[in-house]
Amino acid sequence: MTLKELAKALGLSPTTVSRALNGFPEVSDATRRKVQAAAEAYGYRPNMRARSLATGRAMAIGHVIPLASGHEMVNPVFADFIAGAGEVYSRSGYDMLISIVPENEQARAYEEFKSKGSVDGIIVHAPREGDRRISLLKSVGIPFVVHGRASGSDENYSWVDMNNLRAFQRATAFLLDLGHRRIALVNGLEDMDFAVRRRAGFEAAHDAMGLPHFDELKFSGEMTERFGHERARALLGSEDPPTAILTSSMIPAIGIRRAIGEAGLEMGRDVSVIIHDDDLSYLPNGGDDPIFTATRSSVREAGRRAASMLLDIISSGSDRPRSDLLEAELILGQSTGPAPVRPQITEHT
Amino acid sequence: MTLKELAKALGLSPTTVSRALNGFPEVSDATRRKVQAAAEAYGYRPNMRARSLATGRAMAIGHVIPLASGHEMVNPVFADFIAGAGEVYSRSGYDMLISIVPENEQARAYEEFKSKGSVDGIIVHAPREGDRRISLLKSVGIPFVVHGRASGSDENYSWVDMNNLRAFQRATAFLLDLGHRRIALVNGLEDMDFAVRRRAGFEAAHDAMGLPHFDELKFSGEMTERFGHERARALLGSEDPPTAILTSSMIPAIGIRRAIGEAGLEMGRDVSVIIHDDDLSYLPNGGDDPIFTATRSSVREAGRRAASMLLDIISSGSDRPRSDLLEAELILGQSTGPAPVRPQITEHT
DNA sequence: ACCGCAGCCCAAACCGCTTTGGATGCCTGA
DNA sequence: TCAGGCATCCAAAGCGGTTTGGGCTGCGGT
Repeated sequence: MTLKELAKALGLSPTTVSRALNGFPEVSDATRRKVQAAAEAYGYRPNMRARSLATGRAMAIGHVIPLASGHEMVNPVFADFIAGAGEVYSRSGYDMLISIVPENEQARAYEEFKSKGSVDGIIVHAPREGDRRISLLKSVGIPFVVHGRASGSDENYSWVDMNNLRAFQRATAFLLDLGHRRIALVNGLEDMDFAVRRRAGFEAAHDAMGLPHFDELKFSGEMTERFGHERARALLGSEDPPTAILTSSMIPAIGIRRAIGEAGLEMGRDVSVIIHDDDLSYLPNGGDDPIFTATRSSVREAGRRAASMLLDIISSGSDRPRSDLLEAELILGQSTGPAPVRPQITEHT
Repeated sequence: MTLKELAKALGLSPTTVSRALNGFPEVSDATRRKVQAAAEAYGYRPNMRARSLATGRAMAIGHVIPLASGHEMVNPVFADFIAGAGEVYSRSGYDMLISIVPENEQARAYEEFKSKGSVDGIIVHAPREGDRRISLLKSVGIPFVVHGRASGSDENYSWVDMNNLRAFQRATAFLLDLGHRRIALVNGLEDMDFAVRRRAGFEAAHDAMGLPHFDELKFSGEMTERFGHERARALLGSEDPPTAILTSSMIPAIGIRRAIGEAGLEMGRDVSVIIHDDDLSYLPNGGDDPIFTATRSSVREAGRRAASMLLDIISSGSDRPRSDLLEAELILGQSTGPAPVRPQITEHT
């Protein structure tokens, strides 16, 4: 059923039918009601392709999620972020276009989105330090919102981010207050912006208390279960093991917990662990009493925020950059406790 | 840059330019080369909306992923499945449209996809037993491929599935061969088709050996870490605990492992565990020596298969249903061992 | 010399919708 | 009574491509 057919069936012109359905004032109430009833009855729905061609608006948002070259991994946090964004889109009648493109083809992907006219805006995922995509997108001239920030780039652009620095600073300070002095950082890949900020927070907390931090306790890698396990195993088996571990996500934390168990230690007593918890739906951090002490910030909420910001930008037409900084809450779990009294501690304090 | 502009710049008609770029034979080689060079130089890319309107093909595939009503969860296996499908789409110039819609709005979503003309085909996720979506999609008349099957529906349709029954039958038989007689099943939600088949496999293996299976050891729920933990904790604390646990995914298995540790038991010695491993990129089941004994089948590969099957169906235009049944491999890990000798065992054999 | 046929190219219609620029009829006010 | 205004509706021109149905050359065959 096309608009033309509907119009013929009603004995009206396509113009009037279109206006009636789209709420224009130049049509009488009686006619409008008749048209709406007929549209409902015939199950008429406008063809989006034709509509977008005519209006120039695609009614779709593109998500370009990068495929780290080499290791072809899609981070599970995307699932939750996208779920959040999807909620917003569907409420506003937008579609969500996803393309998973290798790191080195990102530029082409954006230009294609623009020139093919398939989206009205773009969400940029996983920005790196000084990410070139941002200036690229600005030059392409398509509205976009970055999930995260790119420290190096001094251009101003719209973003939604979690306060990574502050979260990790608080978590670290909390551990230091508990008496921990050798704290390991099992971080995400440090060419990712969020990981850089987290590390900075980790170091800032030490600096604020005039305490040293140790390079040999800082690690960076893809945030898999295996990575957490390997690092923790190596750390706990080392000569001067840390008394606490701070890690970037639930997933490596699971590996860390496994390694702690294998070493015959108890988490929270022998080794304290703090994680950042993205509040993933399938990996909840316990319920009433959380397993891990954590800095928590829902990535799903971030998805919602980013999506509505983008839709706002598109509908307002303004290009004034906006930003939204989410604060993580520090929640207490069973994985932290006072630093165990061990000879090493005196050596290092 | 539109086709018309390009044509003007070249001193040719839009017709010729279009044909040159789309490889039609009615254009001389010299002209074609000239056109291609110019298109390249100007960075011309056809507007997809206009092209789809003219050709009637959207060059996009829709993925409708259901949001279980109540608990708003997006299963992390989608991330990997979609990554696999995305690979195939991008190789063929297709876009991927994702909409996350609540269970009760699925019907509307499909009809919209069809009438709005935004996709050429649909991938159906997470079919339930006797899923009504299948007959609905057939009546809507849009090509689709189901990831999984819907036992109840006797219509024939195209699907890609893992042999859930066989996988769980083998895993169960393996445990029975090791002497386990009280085996718990921590299954996914049993209104999901895959979970039904897995349970059937579990029971079939018992039946084949003439052994009883126990209803009080069978559980069904959303496959979260928490679910695995709760169930395992209850089971291990019960009067007559199982000596082995078979579970549906890596994620509850993590909770199960946690519960085993908390109970002061050792996995593989006191309690054996077998999981189904979807080979998620961020949750690898160990490397050279797997943590869990598992039935493994890559969900990413399933995504690739489903996508290419759908593209095939679309391009061939045939509506002969196809199917692809993937077999899981049984891989040996550290989580299984012979049934511990306990008084209970003699009571039950 | 003339016809027929490739080979190459173009004008115009069309896809299904929106939107501009009237047209029509009726009502109001001078 | 008639111009002006308002409320409704419509024809037609796009949007940016594809595709149909020719038109014009130049060549080989008779």
